[in-house]
Order: sequence, then C-alpha cells, then structure tokens
Amino acid sequence: MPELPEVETVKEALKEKLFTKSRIVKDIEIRYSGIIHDIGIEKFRKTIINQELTNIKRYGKYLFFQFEANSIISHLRMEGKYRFYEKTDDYILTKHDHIIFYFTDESVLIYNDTRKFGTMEVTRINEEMELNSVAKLGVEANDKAKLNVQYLVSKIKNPNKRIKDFLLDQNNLAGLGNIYVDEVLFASKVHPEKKVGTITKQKWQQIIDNSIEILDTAIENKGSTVKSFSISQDQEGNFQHELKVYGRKNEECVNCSTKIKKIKVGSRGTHYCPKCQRK
DNA sequence: AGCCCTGTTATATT
DNA sequence: GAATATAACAGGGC
Repeated sequence: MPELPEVETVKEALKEKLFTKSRIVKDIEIRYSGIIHDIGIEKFRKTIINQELTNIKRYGKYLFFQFEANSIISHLRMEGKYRFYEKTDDYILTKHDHIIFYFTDESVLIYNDTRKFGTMEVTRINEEMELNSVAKLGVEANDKAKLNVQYLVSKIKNPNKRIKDFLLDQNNLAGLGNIYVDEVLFASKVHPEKKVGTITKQKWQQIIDNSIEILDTAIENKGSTVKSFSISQDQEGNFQHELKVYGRKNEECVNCSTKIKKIKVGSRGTHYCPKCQRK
C-alpha cells in the first residue's frame, strides 16, 4: 500500500538482494490470475520465462522489472508486497501469495497482496513509459529538475478542483498518495479543499518545495510502516514517526495545538489543522 | 453482526 | 469534461 517513498524503498531492497548474482526465471506460478492485466497468464509466463532479470526501476508508484527483452510493470496498489528467498526450501507459502517467480538458482521472488488490487503488465524492454497506464503520468513529485510552478499551473483544467484531488491525480503529479498529500498540504499551510484556481504562485512554490522535501526525507527513512504494511520481510520504514497530520485526528497540531480534524475529500480520509490550513 | 474504515486507480454513471 | 459512485477484495475495529 505504498506511495513513492515506499515503492522506492522496495525497489532498492529488491535490487540489493536480487543483483548479488544472475537471476534467470525458471518458472512462474500464478495462483490468482486477476493480478495479470491485458495478457493471458500463459502468455505472461511464456514471455518472461527463461529471461534474465537485468534491472529494477521505478517511476511514480510503478515498479519496472526489466528482463532481456521485456519488462513487467508492477503496481502494488493498496497492499502489494514482495519478498525474496535465496533457497526454495526457505519459502513458506502464506495465504495471499499470488505470483511466484522461481529462478534457476533456486531463489524465489513472491508477490503477496491481501486485497488483490495490485497489477502486473508486460511491455517490451525500455518501452515501459509507453504503456497506457503509465504513459500519461505527470512529473514525479520529488523531481527537482522538472517540477516547477509553471508546470503545475499548466496542468490545471478546472480551477474549481480541490487541491487535494489535483495533487492525488497521478497524471498531474506522480507519486503522492493519501498520506503524503496530507503532509505536504499541512507543511504548506493549504486547506485540502482549497480550489486550485485560488492558489498563489508563492503557495504553489511552497507545495513543490514541501513535496520534494517530505518525499526525499521519507526515502531517507525508508518510507513509512503503517499497520500491517512493511517494506519487505526484514525491513521496516521509520517515517511514520515523522508524520505531522496523517493519522493524528483529535491530537494537537504541532504548530498551534489546535485539534487536528479529519474530513472526507473525494472519498479519502483527510487530516488537517483547521487553524493553520484555512480555505 | 454489521457497518465503517483502509498508503489505489480504472471505469461507469449522473 | 467533471464530480460522484462503483468495482476489484480482504480484514481490522468498534
């Protein structure tokens, strides 16, 4: 159930474990086919089996597993998780293990997803960004080089759209989800329901600066571990201790001691300080 | 027990 | 188009 910092942490953890040696796919077991999108499961298996894993990348909340000729584009949605075992013998099957990659050296990569929302798609190598679901993604929410006020303002189609909805739209900005968007708006002192058309250039700049700062700090802390979610079997993030508003309903604002409010914006639970973040 | 909630997003409906 | 509802699904909390 990760946002950009958690997916980045997953990617780094997987690279560290998997690229200690060559990993060639021997077989893929698909126990729940709904994860595989836009391609039959036999074709999916056939496409990837016998290929060596060459790289793992990330854009926004998407993971790219690159093989010699093709890539798997993986989205974890709410609860997708990977875990890796060097030896098949160590592999313990659990309830929501849906996709299992067996490598020729007896190591195993398992995709687990309690709610089965996650997706996997296949593209040709280096054509990941051309796939429909990824093609329209906006600039990444921590991209110092490309993210600027002019870019964001150019993405406004309806000035009456609420800022939270705007920032959650991955086609405007890629990587922010429900937790970090609340954090960014709190740090920027912007009410989550403020209309994008009423936001000043200075405020846009603050939103950008805070987005970069918060996401990069979260990455340094290896993301947030909330409830049952952890990055992998032997790693937990620490950023949940740094969250200033998310999950702090009725607690005191760290700036002004006002009680943090929780409302609905769209259908998402939304935390904010009614004094620091005025409409 | 039943209803609400949950770090997501694509699609259908109004 | 744009806002809202729904769908995909499981489990935890009250």
